[in-house]
Amino acid sequence: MVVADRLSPTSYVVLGTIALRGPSTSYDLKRAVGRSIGYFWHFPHAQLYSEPQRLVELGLLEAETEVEGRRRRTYRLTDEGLAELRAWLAEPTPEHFQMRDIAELKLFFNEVGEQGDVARLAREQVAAHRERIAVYEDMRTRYADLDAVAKRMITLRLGLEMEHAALRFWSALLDEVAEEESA
Amino acid sequence: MVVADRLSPTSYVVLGTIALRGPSTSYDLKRAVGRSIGYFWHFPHAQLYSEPQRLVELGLLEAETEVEGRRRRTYRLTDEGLAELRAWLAEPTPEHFQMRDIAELKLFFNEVGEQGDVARLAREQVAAHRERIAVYEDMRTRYADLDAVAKRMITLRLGLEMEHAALRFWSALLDEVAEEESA
DNA sequence: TCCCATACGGTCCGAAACAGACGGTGTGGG
DNA sequence: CCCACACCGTCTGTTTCGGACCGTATGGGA
Repeated sequence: MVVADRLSPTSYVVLGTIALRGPSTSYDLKRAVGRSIGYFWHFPHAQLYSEPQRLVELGLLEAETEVEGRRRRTYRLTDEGLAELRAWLAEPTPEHFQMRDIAELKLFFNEVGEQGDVARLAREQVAAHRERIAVYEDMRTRYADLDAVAKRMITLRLGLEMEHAALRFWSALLDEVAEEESA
Repeated sequence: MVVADRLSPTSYVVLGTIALRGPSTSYDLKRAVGRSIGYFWHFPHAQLYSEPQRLVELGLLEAETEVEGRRRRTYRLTDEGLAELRAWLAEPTPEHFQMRDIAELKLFFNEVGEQGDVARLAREQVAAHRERIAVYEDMRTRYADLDAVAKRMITLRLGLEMEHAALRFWSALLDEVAEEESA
């Protein structure tokens, strides 16, 4: 799917939010975002106006212009849009510095996806965080007795704490989901 | 200090790294960043070339151009640069969605700062995370029995886990630092 | 010896993203 | 009737981003 690489996280926020809420105007999106994922995912409201337009051009949304009163555009998901969103949810999450964020985003929109998506995501995340923890632990032992960098180690500790917390979360989630599936 | 608002996190990464390593070329920065804070703070290497130049213009760095061989520029901190960096470390960390990142950054460079900086930072962070946790808990109880959003709650759980982890870290750090100070 | 692969060191540029100022349009109340 | 204010949206100049691209050394294999 070629459109996919013209899409950014913001695109999926828009698609996902419309998928959850149904047809929406930009302002609706603005408020919805502010009250929900806006808590952990930031972007300037201006993009909530330009992004849907782009998505219309890509055929993932369709716009309907109100004639009476203020001319507001209402966007609704096309079949292609829904397909794209679901494909994204089903697709492996590229490991990356922003990994946590992307994964959170996918998790947030999970209900739009398919059965196994959450489990897959969780498995990936468990693996990724384990790996990261290994890297950090390695750094820690390697520099353990270098006084010069001792002070910097503290950041590492924070990193480890966070990684462990994430790992705990995804592991627990995986367990829950696995149980459900086998039930 | 008027220069301060021409500075971005990236600027402080540059200043801080040079403060820690001593005079450095852009390439040095590139590698140093890659091996240390690059693990949790991303940016494209191109900025490690343009940013120091900007900082020279602002008087926070001075450049020395090697004549023989390849013409590489070595940057060193000026007194103003060090002052600026220390001021930043001492300054309250604006609460923000990116708060965690900024705080991590300050923590990483803490050894350049003054005595009380870490404690102050930790106190701020403890307060900020507590507040955030309160907000999340509030959301949770408020939406607790709305089936419609039940699936979305899962993200909230992740958020809470992470917040708690951060809170634990900063609290522990605060204790340690406080002990040291009173000793 | 010469050539090629690879690491080093750096520049450049088009495309997004960003912050946030700005500007209309309803609407309720004094 | 008019003013204040919340609503809704646009626009713009600056940064940032990713990543393609380009020379220069180096060293090791043919």
